[in-house]
Amino acid sequence: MTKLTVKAIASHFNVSVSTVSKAIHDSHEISDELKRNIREYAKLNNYKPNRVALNLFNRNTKTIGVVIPNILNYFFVQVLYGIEKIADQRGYSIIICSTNESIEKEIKVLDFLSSGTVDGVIISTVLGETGLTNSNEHFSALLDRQIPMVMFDRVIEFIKCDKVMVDDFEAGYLATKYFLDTGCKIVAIINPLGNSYIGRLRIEGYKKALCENGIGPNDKLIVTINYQDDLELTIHSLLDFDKIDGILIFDELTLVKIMDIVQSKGYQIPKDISFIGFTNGELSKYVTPSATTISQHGKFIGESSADKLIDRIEEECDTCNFETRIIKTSLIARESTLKPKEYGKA
Amino acid sequence: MTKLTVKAIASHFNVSVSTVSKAIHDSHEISDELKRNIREYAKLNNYKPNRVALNLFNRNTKTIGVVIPNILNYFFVQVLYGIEKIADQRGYSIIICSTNESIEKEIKVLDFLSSGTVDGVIISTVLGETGLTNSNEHFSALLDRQIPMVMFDRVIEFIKCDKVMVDDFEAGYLATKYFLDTGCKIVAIINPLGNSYIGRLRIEGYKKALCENGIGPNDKLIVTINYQDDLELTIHSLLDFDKIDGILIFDELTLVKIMDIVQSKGYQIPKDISFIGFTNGELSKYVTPSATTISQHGKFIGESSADKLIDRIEEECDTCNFETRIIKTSLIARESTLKPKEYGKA
DNA sequence: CTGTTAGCGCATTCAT
DNA sequence: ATGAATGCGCTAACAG
Repeated sequence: MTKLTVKAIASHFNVSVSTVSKAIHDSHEISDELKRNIREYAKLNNYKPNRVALNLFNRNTKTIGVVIPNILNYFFVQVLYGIEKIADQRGYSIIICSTNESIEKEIKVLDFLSSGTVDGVIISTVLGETGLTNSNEHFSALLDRQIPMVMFDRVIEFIKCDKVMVDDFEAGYLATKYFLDTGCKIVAIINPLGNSYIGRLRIEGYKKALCENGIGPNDKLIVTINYQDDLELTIHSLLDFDKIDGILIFDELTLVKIMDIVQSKGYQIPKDISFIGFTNGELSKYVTPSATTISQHGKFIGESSADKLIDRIEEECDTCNFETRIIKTSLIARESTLKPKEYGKA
Repeated sequence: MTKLTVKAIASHFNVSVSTVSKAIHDSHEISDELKRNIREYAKLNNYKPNRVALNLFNRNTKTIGVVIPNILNYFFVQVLYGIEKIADQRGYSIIICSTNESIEKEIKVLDFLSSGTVDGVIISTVLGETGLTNSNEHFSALLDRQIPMVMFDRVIEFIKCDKVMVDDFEAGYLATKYFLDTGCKIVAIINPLGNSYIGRLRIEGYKKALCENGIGPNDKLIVTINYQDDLELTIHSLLDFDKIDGILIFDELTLVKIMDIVQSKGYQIPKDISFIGFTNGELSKYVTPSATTISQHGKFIGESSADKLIDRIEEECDTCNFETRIIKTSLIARESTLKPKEYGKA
C-alpha cells in the first residue's frame, strides 16, 4: 500500500481533487453523503496530507532549528528540554544540530537551516577560537532571509537579534562573594570557555567582588583551559603558584574532574579548598562532596528562548527592536563550600 | 531583501526559469557567459534553493526522526550523539521528539512523523504502562506507509522492523555473576523499567546466574518501581526483608540516588552492600564510591541504528528480512563492588 | 454542490 | 543554446 494522495482518492470516487480536499476539510460546500464517503475512505485507508506539500503551500514548516555546541553537556540538554516543551505546546517540532564546538560545522548547519527547512532558529554559538572576524557572516545569511533567530547563553555581542542570556556578571560576583563570605582569601578561576563573552562577564563579576573586598585581582589566578588540556597539570601548577583556598569553575564536568584530582592529592574539600561550579546538574548534586553551584536555570532559558522565537515567527508586524532577556542565576549551596556561619571556624 | 527564487533570477535576466535552473546546476546546455552571469548573481545575492520545494520534488527529505522517551536521560543522549554523528556524515539531519514516557505523546509524535516530514525513524519506545494491546497500531501507521523504522534498546518484540538491542540477558547475567564472584550472597534488583522487554531479559539473565550457583531466585528481591515512587521507602523495606549484600539497579540516576540513601543510613559500600548499575555515564564515574556499571555503549547503539536506517532508506530493493543487531555490553568495575580477588577478605 | 485553474519553488523532459 | 510544459501534493480562488 503506497502512500495515499488526494489525487488517488479523487480518482477512486471519480471526482476532482478539490472536491476531495474540501471534503476532508469538512467544507460545507460538499454534499453530506459524498463527504461522509470520502472521509470514511480516507480514515479507513489512513490518509494523511503530505506535510511537505503543505509546507510548500503555507510557506512555513512549523519547525524550529536548535543549534548547540555539545549535546553531551547537561546544561544544553536542560535547555533542549525547555525548548522542546514549549515547542510542543505551541505546535512546533524541533530539529537539533550539534556543532561539536566546530566553527565549520556551525557554518554548515546554519547554511542548511537557512534553506527553508525551519521557521526560525535558536542557537548557542561555538567558542570563538577562530577569531571574531568572520563569525559574523554565516549569521547574516540567516538574518538576511528574515529568518528569526534567538541566541542564548553563548551569544555574540554585536549580532542584532533576540537574546536570552544568563546574568553571568552577577553569577561571577555572587560566587566570588560567597567564597569571601565563607572565609576564603585567595580565589582562583578555571575557565574552559575560552575568550567568550559570558566567560568575560563572569570574570568581571569576580573582579568586582574582589575589589569590593579590597582584594586586587591577580590575572595569574585566572586560567583558561581547552578541552584537550591536561587538568592534572594545570591544577598542579595553579596550586603551586599560591595558597589558593577557593576555586570557581565555569563548567560542571570540569569541576567534578578537578575536585577528584584535588582530593586524590590529599586536599580536603571544603576545609582546604572550596569549590563552586556552574550548571546545576545531577553530577554536582551527587558527587562527593556535593558541589555548590550556580544554577543557570537551563530549562527556563530554553522555555524563554522558544517562546520568544515563536512570538517572533508568528508576529504580524516586525517591529525590529530586539529584546535581550537576562535570566537571574541562583547559588545552590552544598558541601564543597564552607557555610557562611562557619566562617572562622575552620 | 525577501528570499530569492529561480523565478526572480529569471525575470532579472529576462530568461526562463528552466534556464536559470540549468545554469545553477552548471548544465552544459547553457552558454558559458549567461551561465557565469547567473551564477555570479546567485552567489552575490546568496541564492539558496528552497529545501521544501526540493523535498517535494525529490519525494524525500534527507532527515530522520528520532523518538526517545526522555532527553534528560544520559543513555539516550549518548545514543543521540551517535545518531547525530552518522546522520551528519551521511548527509541527513535529525529531528528529535521526546515522548516523556507518555504513550499519548508517542502516538502524536509518530503520527506527525508519518506525514512525510522524515525519510525514516529511529525509536526507543515508552515503558508500556498501558498494556501492550494497542501499542501496535501507531507503529503500523508508519510501517504501512513504508517508512523505514529501527527500534533500539526499548523495542517491542512483535513489531516487524530492524532492531538494535543491547544484550540485556547477558548484561543481567554478567552483573549477577560479578556479585557472586565478589562474595555477595543475596542479590536484589531494583527495576525502574516496568514490565518492558529489556527489563525482563535482564531479570532472566540474573536468574540464570543465580541458578548456576545453586541459588533459587526469590521474586521478593526483585522490586519494580515507578518514577514517582519514594525510593527511601522502597529501599527501606527491601533491606528489612533480608540481609541483602548486593543490589543491581537498571538505571544510572536511580543507582546514584539509592547509593546516597543507603550510605546515609550508615551502610558502607561495598563492604556492607555492593552496587552495580547501568548506563556508564559521568555520574557513575564521579559519584563516591564510583559505581560499577554495565556499559551499553550508547554511542555505538546510536551509530548502528542510524547506519541501519539509512541503509534501509537508500537501498533499492527492499528485501523485507529485518535484522536485529545485538550489542554486547561490558562491565566496568569500580569501587561500588568488591574486587573478585578480595572475595572472602571482607 | 462540484470542477477548473492557478500557484507554492524547483527540476526535468521535450520542443524549438 | 534556450524555453514551454509538466509534475511533486496540496489548497484556494473563482467558475459553473
